[in-house]
Amino acid sequence: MPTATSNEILPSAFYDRPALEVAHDLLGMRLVRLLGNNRLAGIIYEVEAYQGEEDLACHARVGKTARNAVMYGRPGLAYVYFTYGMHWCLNAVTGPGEIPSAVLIRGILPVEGLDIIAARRSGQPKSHWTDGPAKICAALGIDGQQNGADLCSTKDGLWVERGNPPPPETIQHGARIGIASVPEPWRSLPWRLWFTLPDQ
DNA sequence: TTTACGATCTAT
DNA sequence: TAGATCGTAAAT
Repeated sequence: MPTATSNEILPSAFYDRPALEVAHDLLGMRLVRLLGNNRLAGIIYEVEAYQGEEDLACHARVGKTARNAVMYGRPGLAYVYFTYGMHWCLNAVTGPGEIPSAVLIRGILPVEGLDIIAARRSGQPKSHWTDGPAKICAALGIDGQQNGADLCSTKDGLWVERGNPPPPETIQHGARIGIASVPEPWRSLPWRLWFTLPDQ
């Protein structure tokens, strides 16, 4: 049985692979945020892969700009972007190598710092605390200041620890969300991955 | 400088 | 099902 309490931080090499592979392997891992003296964490259960300038759903489709520059950086950095005039979303930059790719973190199951998360998501039921990319950032206090943060170290207060990979038969996949105006085949590629947690 | 729209969320 | 709300990239 894999241990559920390991504090091993995923290294840069973990992210230096195609985004779809990294997305798959991030399922079951633990996203950790240090906010003041409080440790907040959740198990990643839904992700999406965005791979390179050729992927017309990827922010890198327009080439390198000030906004997406972090995606051209080292695998294992956080790419945090602002959207719809009010929301922040968190990605993990992936490889391989220089290819501007990332994995959008779309859903986590809160497991540490529940009181803080509840306060940050006041008014919402627990089931909706972190079931969307912008909700995760609101719950964990992630915004533009974390853009470019090193997910492979604790120095920026945001990292990912090794957890328990889900049983392969529980993993599902489908089209990515919110890209209706993107042409095929990109719109329908099954690059959103998720798994159903035992308790839900 | 103006315009159109978005890897979303919430209340209705 | 529509409104919120503003940075970004492309058009003017």
